[in-house]
Amino acid sequence: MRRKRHSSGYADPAGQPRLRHPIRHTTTITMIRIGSGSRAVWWACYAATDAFMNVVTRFAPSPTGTLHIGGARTALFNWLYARHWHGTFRLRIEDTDRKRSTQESVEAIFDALDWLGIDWNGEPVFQFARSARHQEVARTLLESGHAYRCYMTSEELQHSRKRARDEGRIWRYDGTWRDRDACNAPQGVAPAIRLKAPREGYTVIDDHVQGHVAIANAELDDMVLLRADGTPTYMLSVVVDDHDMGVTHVIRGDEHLVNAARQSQIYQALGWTAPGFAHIPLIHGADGTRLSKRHGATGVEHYREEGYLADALVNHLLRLGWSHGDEEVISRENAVQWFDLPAIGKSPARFDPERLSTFNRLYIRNTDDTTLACLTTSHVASRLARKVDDEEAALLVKAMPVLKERSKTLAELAQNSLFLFHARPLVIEPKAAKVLDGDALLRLADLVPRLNRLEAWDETSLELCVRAFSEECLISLGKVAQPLRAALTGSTVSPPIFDVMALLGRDECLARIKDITQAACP
RNA sequence: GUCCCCAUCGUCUAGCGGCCUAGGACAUCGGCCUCUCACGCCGAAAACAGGGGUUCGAGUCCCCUUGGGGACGCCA
Repeated sequence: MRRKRHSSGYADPAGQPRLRHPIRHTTTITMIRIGSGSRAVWWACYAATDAFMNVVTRFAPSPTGTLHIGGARTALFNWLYARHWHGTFRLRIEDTDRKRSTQESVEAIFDALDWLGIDWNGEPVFQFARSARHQEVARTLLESGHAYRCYMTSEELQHSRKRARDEGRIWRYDGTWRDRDACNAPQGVAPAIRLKAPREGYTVIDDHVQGHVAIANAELDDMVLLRADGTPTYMLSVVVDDHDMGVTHVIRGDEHLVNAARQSQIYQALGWTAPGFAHIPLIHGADGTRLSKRHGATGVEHYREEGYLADALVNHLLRLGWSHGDEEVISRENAVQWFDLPAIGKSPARFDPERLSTFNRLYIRNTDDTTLACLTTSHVASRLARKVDDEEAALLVKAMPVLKERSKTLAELAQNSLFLFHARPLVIEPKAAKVLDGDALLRLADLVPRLNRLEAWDETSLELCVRAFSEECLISLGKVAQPLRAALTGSTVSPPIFDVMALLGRDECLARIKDITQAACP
């Protein structure tokens, strides 16, 4: 079993082999000795045969915008982990921020996940709908003495914070109401409920990625569980929901690492077992800072619109922070088979659009022509500002083999296919017009009768014919090919010219050439 | 500021104490192929942040420094 970069590996009684396993939180492992004496080999067997089915992961976005690259990777890792262990992957919409949450965002996130091929088990959980349950848990905590009412008003809090800032201290709630009797409560102030967190010692997270992380409890103050208006805070909601949803592994961005310690305190107060944590490093922009709007497009939908393939994005995201030896191009099947937590890197990766392009080019090349043409049609239509008819769609499929080698995105693919559909007479680009000088036009005119006489209109016959022509004229093939390209596509860049001619067909080709030669000498 | 995390080519990474004269991929630069563009093929340049330990031996383990990132809400 692969194991790397971990300080929290498990050694068996003999010291090896070492074993790291995701189910350690949920299952007991039985060690079986094979052989005897000092050469005995220990094998780990799982006590329960359904141990592998136990994994439950979740992706928990806030619906305050579309799905961004970082979120997509978090979702992917959770999905992969669940699928790898034949577990369950769930979706939870953290919509408790009523001001910023929108239904459009919820839809956008669903769409983006759908597009990426990340499917979830069961119905999504909406966090806001569960606030009664969160409140109930807070009351339990109050009753068990693990939480208390805090009557400090937000004004008092603000003053306290300001004073701390002015004195150059970092502010923490000082626990004013921690042990104060409720009979001291001021009139007319609704209390917030705070966790009575341990003040001494350390809270330890055994993170699957970050390893053993200890945070001094002195660093963590008594966090608010229920606001003065009775609504639950994120910290409480997450813990309750993860617990109720049976989540076994929380894989999320490492901006939550310290939160894990806080949440772990809530788990302890509740007497619940905390899930395994895996805090993955954030994705950074090209300048090494956290990916944000100013790094350009960060929304998944942008890449979709630009004509990136979901599989390519997934592959790229997968390789950001996770590796499997030297493997670069990894199919979904292999990703599911290979994915595991130990291979996640600890250092943040930068999002390199260039690399995504490379993956996309590769995935485009490996996609079959019909599928690719279907995906491209909408891009073509929008460029043409009209519908693409069946005949044109069929032509697009036929052209795919020569088109897909030359495009990094579907958008580019569409752009490169446009010469097939443009109405005559073609608009000739300036560079192409330069190619069509007097000599070139004369040659094109000379070539026309030969093309007319051709029996078969296919690449081979066309190439034979045009090559023979150039040899007879004692000129290089390029001297004929480039003018042909200019006349037939209006551009100096296109797929191989004989492919172009074959695709366009004899009538269209001759007509386009005629447009040019006649325009030059009417 | 306090706490936490991180550190191998420009970028993504391999590396789990001897297989490392540090490997792969993208990007870059040459060359070949060639009707343009692209593909493909061949080749080049390119990294263990610095300093101390530990060890027979350190990219790999420990410490410090430096640099980067993150968290410090009655946001999520």
